Amino acid sequence: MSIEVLMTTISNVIEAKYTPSEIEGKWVEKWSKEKLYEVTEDSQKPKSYVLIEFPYPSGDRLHVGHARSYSCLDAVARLRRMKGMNVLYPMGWDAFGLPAENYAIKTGVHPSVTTKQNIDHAKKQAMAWGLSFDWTREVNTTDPDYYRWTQWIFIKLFEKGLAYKEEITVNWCPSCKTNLANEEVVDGKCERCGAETERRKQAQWLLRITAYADRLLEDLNTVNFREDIAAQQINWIGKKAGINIRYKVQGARFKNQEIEVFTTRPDTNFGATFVVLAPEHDLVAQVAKTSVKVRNYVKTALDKSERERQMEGKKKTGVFLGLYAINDLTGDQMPIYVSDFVLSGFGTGAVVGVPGHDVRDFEFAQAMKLPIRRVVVGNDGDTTEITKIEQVQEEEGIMVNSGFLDGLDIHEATVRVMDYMEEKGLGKRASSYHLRDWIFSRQHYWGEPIPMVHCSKCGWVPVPEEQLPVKLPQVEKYQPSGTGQSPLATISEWVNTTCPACGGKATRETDTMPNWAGSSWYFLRYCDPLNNKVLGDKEKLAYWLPVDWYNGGMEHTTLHLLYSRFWHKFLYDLGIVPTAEPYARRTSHGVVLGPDGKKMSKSKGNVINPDEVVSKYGADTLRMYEMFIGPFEQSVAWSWESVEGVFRFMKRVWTLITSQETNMVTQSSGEAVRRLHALNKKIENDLEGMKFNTAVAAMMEFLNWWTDHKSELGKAEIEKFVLLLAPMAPFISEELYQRLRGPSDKFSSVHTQSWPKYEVEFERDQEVTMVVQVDGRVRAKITTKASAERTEIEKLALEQENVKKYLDGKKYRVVFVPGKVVSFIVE
RNA sequence: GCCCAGGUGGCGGAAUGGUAUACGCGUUAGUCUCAAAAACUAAUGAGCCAAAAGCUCGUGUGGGUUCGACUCCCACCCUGGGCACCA
Repeated sequence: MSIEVLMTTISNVIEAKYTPSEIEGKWVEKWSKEKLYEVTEDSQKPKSYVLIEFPYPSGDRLHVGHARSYSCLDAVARLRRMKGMNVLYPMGWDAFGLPAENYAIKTGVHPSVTTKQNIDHAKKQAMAWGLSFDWTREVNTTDPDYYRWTQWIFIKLFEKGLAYKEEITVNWCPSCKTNLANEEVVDGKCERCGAETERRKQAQWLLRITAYADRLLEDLNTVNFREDIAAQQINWIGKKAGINIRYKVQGARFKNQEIEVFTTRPDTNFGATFVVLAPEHDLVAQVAKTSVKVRNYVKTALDKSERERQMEGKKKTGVFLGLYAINDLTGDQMPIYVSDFVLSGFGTGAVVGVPGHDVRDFEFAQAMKLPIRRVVVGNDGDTTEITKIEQVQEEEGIMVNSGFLDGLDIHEATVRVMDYMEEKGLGKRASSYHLRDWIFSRQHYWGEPIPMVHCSKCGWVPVPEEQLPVKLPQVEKYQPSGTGQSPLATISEWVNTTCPACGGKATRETDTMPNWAGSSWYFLRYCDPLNNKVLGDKEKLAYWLPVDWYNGGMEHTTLHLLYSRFWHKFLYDLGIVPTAEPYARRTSHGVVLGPDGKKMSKSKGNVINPDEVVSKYGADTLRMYEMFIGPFEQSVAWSWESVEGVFRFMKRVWTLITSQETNMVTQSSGEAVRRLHALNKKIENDLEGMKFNTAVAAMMEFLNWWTDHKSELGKAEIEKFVLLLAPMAPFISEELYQRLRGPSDKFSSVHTQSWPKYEVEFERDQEVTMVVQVDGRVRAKITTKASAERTEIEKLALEQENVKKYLDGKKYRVVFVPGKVVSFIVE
């Protein structure tokens, strides 16, 4: 033992100093032994399902960002438990993923080994932080007993026609050697490794999430998501209402064909002068057979990576196909082009060009020297020929040169022309979506095997339910082959199997599922984690669902959140889950930035290790600091000085409550009772309202008052103060509570006590400071009872010197706001 | 370009129509100490003033509504996040 440690130990004994390391560990063990946070269905109690996003157990351990959201929601879970609710606050591991696989590629250590080590460590961290998880419900997505059901859901999707395999152009990451979902490509680069993605044609499994687009959109109205989360989902689904218009094609070999275009602006159709098709369009392929020019253009366009397309900017290129489409409104022949600015995945992959009223069409018309017609006059009143891009009238205006639409506002005209087209059979109202089907195949080892078998006679056949799970086999090399096949393809004894349908020779699917699979339904498994008959018992699911409060990162808004809503709705349709939506309320936390205000990263050297905070200041300080750091939904920079501030608070609480002087007080003053009452209400409202920072501030404020009025708080009120502290700082409050209670045979934790109730009558007796204003300026302050009469208060206000001075015999009128202000307005 | 969030002391922030700057940090002074640290006490938006009292100004900018605006309305500027050749 060093001298320093010895000195500290001695002084602790003498002064009974606050030493978190001496109290926290012992309570973790005690709570676990007492099964304090274990929960079962109880129809007598109102349930509350509080959920945080389960982490990926990485080698970097849980970081201060995890600590922030887990601590805050833990305070909510603890508060609700004390309020008598049956609270489910579970934890698990989203453990399939690249880091473990990459580590395996480098070292040959099986990912399950690394994963287990990481989970063990992270679990120790979570326990040390005093998080009240029910560990008997822990789930792990890489556990075959878990992914058996992930595979089972996939088979159900397949059976309902919502999973299908198709040759598509995919985003290929040459570094990760796998394809990526559209959502995983950011700025033409791989979201994970940053390598530029390439385009490849490959057969892939897709999930038909687009079949649920409308419901995913509409049901947002039935849940309480933070507004920007809902807005982002709406944007991502990107529903646009319009019309599909059919045009007859004119040209030697294509006489009987038609082209269908999607547009949201059929009102401008009298101004249409050309049609443009995406390079992937069928008609383009037909023309390409005989036209070298078209063939070359299509080839170049399809070879371009996402990145190259962006580099080229918005410069318009294209080739005339030598064909025309007939505009039924005008009888005009419109030349048909192919151009890569038209996307095959949106609408019908074909657009009608109205260069006067769409900037992209204008640019294309200029590049191809096509005619430009004005059919709308905007608010600027400009009726001249459109020759400059600034003149393109898109947003509003009145129809001109448009036959029966002339004189109508564009919005009325849109409805009128759609009715007309539908009546004449020229088109049909339709919607188009930004949302695409979910590319579900990955060529990695460390993921759930897709439980499908391919038979040359029967096609794709699902593995029979009783043979699930299809376990991940051992491989020699974890490295993806690079040919577009996962490492599983090299194990011929695993790949070669028999067809479950006909018994003939067949091969297994060797692709695995993406990361998002296991996390799309984990919250269901928490309700019944050990069930080996079904994914979850119906009654248990009915008891716990929906999740009452789900908190997670903003980065999961368009991926995980949408995917899991989709799976949940699918399971709802199968009658497996009781609710159409999984999450009743969704919030998200801000990122904890480094002390320099930048995102934490190893390369910047600004990473804060939560374990270091715990060993230096204790878990209670870590928790309360992370609550106090700033508004929960906002990103905030780490500040060691503020950690010190919170630690000072903990020390002051400790010293005050353990001191002899404080414990001599037998009777609380009225003011103390009233203040504590107000605090009680504030903590409850702030925690439920996600205002963790002001909840901590209120505790501090009360402590400041108490420090100045040490003789005013008796034992009952001190105990109440400790109860109010318990959800936020579980360790110190347990320790102090037990000390206040004194020795007892039967252990009764502070965390199983009832939350104090606040009563309205306290508010009536409350003293309030009212402001006296003259002409809107504060001239005096008076203190009265909240229940005082208006006339009495006004009289008091008029007696104030500084008020008299300004009124001075003048005529005035009075505005009176009870409890707040008396305002004199000189006439 | 479109959608969302935000702009308040030296710093993190509080206040959603009624005392702007709660709470924390920092700074200054003091107590304790041989000294320092810790702890405790006090002060701390700016200006006028020796000081106090008092007055004036002050929440990104410019207008408006109101007895009264950080808060509501209109226009604009800036920062962060999301989407983006989506017809």
